[in-house]
Amino acid sequence: MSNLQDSDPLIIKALRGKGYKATPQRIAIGQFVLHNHAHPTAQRIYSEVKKVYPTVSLATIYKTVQILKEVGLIQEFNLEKDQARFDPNMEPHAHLVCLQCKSINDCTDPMISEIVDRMSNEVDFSAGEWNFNIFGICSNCRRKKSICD
Amino acid sequence: MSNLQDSDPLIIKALRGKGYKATPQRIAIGQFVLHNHAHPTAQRIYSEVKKVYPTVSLATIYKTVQILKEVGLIQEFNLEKDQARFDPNMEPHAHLVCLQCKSINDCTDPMISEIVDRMSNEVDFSAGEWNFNIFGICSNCRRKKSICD
DNA sequence: CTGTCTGCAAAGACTTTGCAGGTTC
DNA sequence: GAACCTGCAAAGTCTTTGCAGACAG
Repeated sequence: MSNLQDSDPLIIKALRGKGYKATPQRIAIGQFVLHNHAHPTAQRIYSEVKKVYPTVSLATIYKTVQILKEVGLIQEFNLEKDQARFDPNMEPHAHLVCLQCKSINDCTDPMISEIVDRMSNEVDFSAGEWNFNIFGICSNCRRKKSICD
Repeated sequence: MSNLQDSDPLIIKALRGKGYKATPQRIAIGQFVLHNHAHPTAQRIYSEVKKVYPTVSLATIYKTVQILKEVGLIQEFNLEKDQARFDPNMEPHAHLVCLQCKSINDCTDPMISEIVDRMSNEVDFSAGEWNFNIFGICSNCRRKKSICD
């Protein structure tokens, strides 16, 4: 991953644009999350960033992801009640969550916003953001399973 | 609500059907959640059941909602990361969440399962349950707001 | 009467907060 | 140099667990 630093200017610009300082820790955390589409938890970000920044603390991870949300670089969502997850994909999308391997894949379909609009109109609701999490078994896991049967 | 007790036989049957004892606390908790479509949190269930059962404990609420889920009477879902919510509506449905008054309304549309199927087919995913939470402003709140403007 | 359940208190998991020393701009 | 940030430790919130006395079947 020699191009990890490519996102530095973007992160620095986003931070400074809202008056936040571009510290090495924030950049490292931003880099990791922006390049990670596995929807990491705070713990996971901490473990990974620690490899580069051994002194980083979990408190800094939590403070930083809030800032990265605020400057519009990442989104937060919850699958389980006890753990927040972070997502660099800022486009509206659903999540396909494999109950077996725990993988989470993004999935988009223009129909989703159509349905949101239709349901909202029915009850005169002004819809904004939405979360759409679909639980099941991914193709990899089903393939493995059928071999074992 | 003179017909609250009407659901007793249903709750008792569901509990005993899976080998659970039908205690007064469980019936009271089941009654409250089955008749409450405001998607209460554990705390809310606790506060309400306490009015009828002053000695009930939060631990019993938590243990009981897990059992009610297991016997198929209620569902659990999460809007915010820090609080579970419980729902007696066992049909697949979306939630319209008002960011102003915090109300949560159920909403169904047959198209949703069509989209779930379509997205699943595209990536060979076996979809099961899903959560669809849509955030926005409900009609009541928008009406109030436009009066104030 | 036996196995299960309740309610208390303590523990557990994740997240937030307060603050002294260090860093950014 | 001033304001902000980091990392530690402590606190906070929701939820789970362990256990002695109580209850359902």
